[in-house]
Amino acid sequence: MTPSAISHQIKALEAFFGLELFIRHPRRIALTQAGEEYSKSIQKALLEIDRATQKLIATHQSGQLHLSVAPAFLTRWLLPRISSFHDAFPDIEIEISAATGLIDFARDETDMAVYFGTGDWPGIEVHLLRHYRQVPVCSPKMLKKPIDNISDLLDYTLLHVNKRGDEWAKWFKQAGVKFQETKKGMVFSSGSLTTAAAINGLGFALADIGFISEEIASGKLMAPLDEYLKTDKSFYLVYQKNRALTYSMIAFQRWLMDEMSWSVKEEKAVPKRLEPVRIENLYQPTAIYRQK
Amino acid sequence: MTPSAISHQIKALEAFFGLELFIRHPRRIALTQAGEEYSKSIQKALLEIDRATQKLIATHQSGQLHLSVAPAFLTRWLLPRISSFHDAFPDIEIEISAATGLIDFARDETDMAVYFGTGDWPGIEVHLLRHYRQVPVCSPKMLKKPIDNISDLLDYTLLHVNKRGDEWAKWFKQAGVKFQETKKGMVFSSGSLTTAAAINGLGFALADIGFISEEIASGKLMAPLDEYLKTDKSFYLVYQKNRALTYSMIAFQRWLMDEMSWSVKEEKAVPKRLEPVRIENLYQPTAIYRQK
DNA sequence: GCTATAGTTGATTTAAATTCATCTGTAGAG
DNA sequence: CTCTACAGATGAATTTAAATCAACTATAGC
Repeated sequence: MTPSAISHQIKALEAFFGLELFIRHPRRIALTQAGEEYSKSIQKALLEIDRATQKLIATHQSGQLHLSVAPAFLTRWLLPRISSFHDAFPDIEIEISAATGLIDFARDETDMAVYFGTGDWPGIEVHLLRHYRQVPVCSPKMLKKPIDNISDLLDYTLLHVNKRGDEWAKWFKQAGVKFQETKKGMVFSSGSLTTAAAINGLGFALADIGFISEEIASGKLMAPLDEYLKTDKSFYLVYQKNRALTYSMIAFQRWLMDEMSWSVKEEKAVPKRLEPVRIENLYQPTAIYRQK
Repeated sequence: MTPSAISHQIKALEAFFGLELFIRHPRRIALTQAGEEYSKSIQKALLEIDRATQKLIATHQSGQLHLSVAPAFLTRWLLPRISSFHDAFPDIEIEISAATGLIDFARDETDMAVYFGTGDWPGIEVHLLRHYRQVPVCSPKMLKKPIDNISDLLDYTLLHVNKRGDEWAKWFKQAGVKFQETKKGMVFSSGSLTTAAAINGLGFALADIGFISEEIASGKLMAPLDEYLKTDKSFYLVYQKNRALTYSMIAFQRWLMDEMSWSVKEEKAVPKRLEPVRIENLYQPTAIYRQK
């Protein structure tokens, strides 16, 4: 809402009435007598509409929250942290379902969803949570000697995800190292399986840095290199456009965004130190949901 | 405002609140409890806005009416009839100016204008008054013998308007008669001069049928042929878009439209009978301005 | 006499509202 | 019991309104 928009609207209103609602002084404007009176009546009426709207929103606030979350995000990020939200808002009843497809918010009960993709979904409200960035991880037990430079990786088995066969090639290309797979790689059907394989010392997997903080903290995995694959996909919080947000939705959005900002800071420290800071120690609820 | 538009708006509002405002029955809809309550509050507020708006419009109703009218329309059509308007609305103070150019309604005092042209003026409210249609006219004294068919015209001098040299050619083309001017024509600088020349027996002029009813009634002119030149230009009543019409503007518009419809009916009878009916005898004020 | 800023303006872009064409289901007629 | 006509819904396309952008004006305060 720019000053220009307001100026245009005032001008149109004055043209409609054929009279001046404002007196133009060089660097300020003041209401005319007519404008003053009209403003008072209109404000009263708008307040009435606002009250009725607020009331209607408030009366059907159920304290329920229906979420639909991308599976990987749900199991690796949200579930480990959701108790923090539940502690902050014990009166909000959460119902979470895992889903990969798009939600038809007009028909579905779902209030909010976490999507994974490029963010180009028309007709819905989209908020970026975090980029999906991959880093090579392995079991510390597997390393024969420290990884000093990127080409050292080629001495190990690389774990691939079926249908995402070019991820390693992209990663090497971005790292500026010629990729010529020497050892025969292994292929799995999902990202969670390659990660599991890496934990079991089968080789290097590409894992999203935010999804393995626990394994790194417990020493099951390590990320010896500080080189991310910047994918064009990300995780997004989405919900129906132009809908009145319930108290529960506002609370969840704020909590999620806040939690995410800490989570992202934490990730940035991971690759070098290999020791993620426990979330519990860092989390500070904002004023918005501290109150409850 | 189609039912479709309302359906879309209701749907959007329900999506905004996340609840149903209407119960859908097969062939009718009814408000829900929530919808009923909301509707009541909103209607009250809208009524408040409407009252304030009506009041603001009413309080600056001056009873003045500033008109800007195309010169030919003003002198040949409006002025002979304006007393009828003044009689019907004696408390409306009229100020008329003749002007050919476009009005900047945002800055000008002019409330309404009569434009002559093709009707493609963006950003203003445009109402067609009547098409500009030309018919050949001459002085009854000049005719040597009755005009039976179109080609008989070529025996007479044709009176042209400077800068509109192709009017006669267009007229003959539309009439389906090959146009080969035999006598040398005469050229004048405006339509009113060619009409004056025709009255004085100099030849045939092309005149708008609505502008010569008085001359035809008094026998100064006659229109022996029933063939109009359908031009792409017309007279339009125009005013600023999206402006609140004052009482005076509504009164004038209704009077003008009504007067015009009688005037047009009358014209259609002219070419054959050559005796226009007096306007005064036909005019019936509509309920809208009969009251005052 | 500068400089920064409130407000304006016209062109352009963006978003919202409306219409169009089509469909669905049933109430009421025959 | 079927058939027709109509209220309402729907998705795509169109039209209209609103917001932004970029550029400008005039002056208040330094």
